[in-house]
Amino acid sequence: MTGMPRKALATEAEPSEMALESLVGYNLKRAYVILQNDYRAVMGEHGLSPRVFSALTFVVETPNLTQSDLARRLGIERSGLVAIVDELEGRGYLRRVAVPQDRRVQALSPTDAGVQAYEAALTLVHAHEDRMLQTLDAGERDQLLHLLKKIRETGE
Amino acid sequence: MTGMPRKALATEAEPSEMALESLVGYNLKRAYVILQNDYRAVMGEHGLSPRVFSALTFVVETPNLTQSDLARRLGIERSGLVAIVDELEGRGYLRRVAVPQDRRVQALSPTDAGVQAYEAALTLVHAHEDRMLQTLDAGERDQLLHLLKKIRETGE
DNA sequence: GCAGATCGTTTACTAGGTTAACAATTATCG
DNA sequence: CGATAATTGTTAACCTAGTAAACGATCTGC
Repeated sequence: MTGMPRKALATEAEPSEMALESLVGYNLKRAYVILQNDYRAVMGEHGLSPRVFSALTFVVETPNLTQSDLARRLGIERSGLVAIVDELEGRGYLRRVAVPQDRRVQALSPTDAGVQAYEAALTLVHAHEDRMLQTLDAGERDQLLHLLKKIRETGE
Repeated sequence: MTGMPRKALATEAEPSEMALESLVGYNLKRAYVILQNDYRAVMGEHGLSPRVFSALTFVVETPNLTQSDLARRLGIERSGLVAIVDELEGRGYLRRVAVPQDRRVQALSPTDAGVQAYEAALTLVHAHEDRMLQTLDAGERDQLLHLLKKIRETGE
């Protein structure tokens, strides 16, 4: 027998020498999971999920948005958006409004309750982000935002 | 007829004034989706998925890793790891090796084929990352990695 | 030697998408 | 004009990637 402790079957390698640790994709995913988990904790059991909050933001900030528009802006399929809009409509945060000029389309119009819910949620989201990014100073936060946008521009 | 194109029901707001665009979480998710899609395109139809590649990396780089160890390092549940290890074993990239000192445990040992597959995959991943991050110089890339790790440290 | 923890596993479930098809409607162009 | 193509919202079936709870087997600490 060696002098190795029984418990430690795996020799713990320095994180710095792990190939994964120098990959942006791996770190991006880990950071994304952390943020998402905290987001859900902050928004609570019956809070808006990330995608529903994003959709509500577009609806509130973009007058006369249609579902196809919204799906394109969110980067998802029209079919996938239906459940999201259903939820927002079910909560009374928006209405599907018939558009006489194009009867295929239903414009998405936020209700007063929707605008209120959006503003309340945004406050929570800001608090959540401030907490998750507390170890970053203002410059680092701007830089992070800038670098993520650069990746988005490359791929969208 | 007005001068407005009929198609544009939604007035396109400047992205800079959208509340979402200044949220790290939103940009992180969008960037994550872009990277993941390109990753899958690069690795091909029957290539290793991100999580399987991550698992294989740990198995190759960490001798005598157990499944519980691996799950902890990947930040997922033991139950979720089973399918990943099944796939790697099915591909012949690792073996579940009985450990006499603890018969609950099966150590994960990479095969020669597993090491080869890991190295081939890593080359593809590096090419993928270089392409996705082509608009970032070396300093920006390091900075991005550094900032993502800071978020990880806050939340892990 | 017994109570409690840990290991790998199965099962059932959830979130968040995708693709393919559909009827209704609108746009294009010979 | 009229035929053909494109677009819209929707449903249905499916996929990926995870979680939570329970299980028998095994190990650890007192």
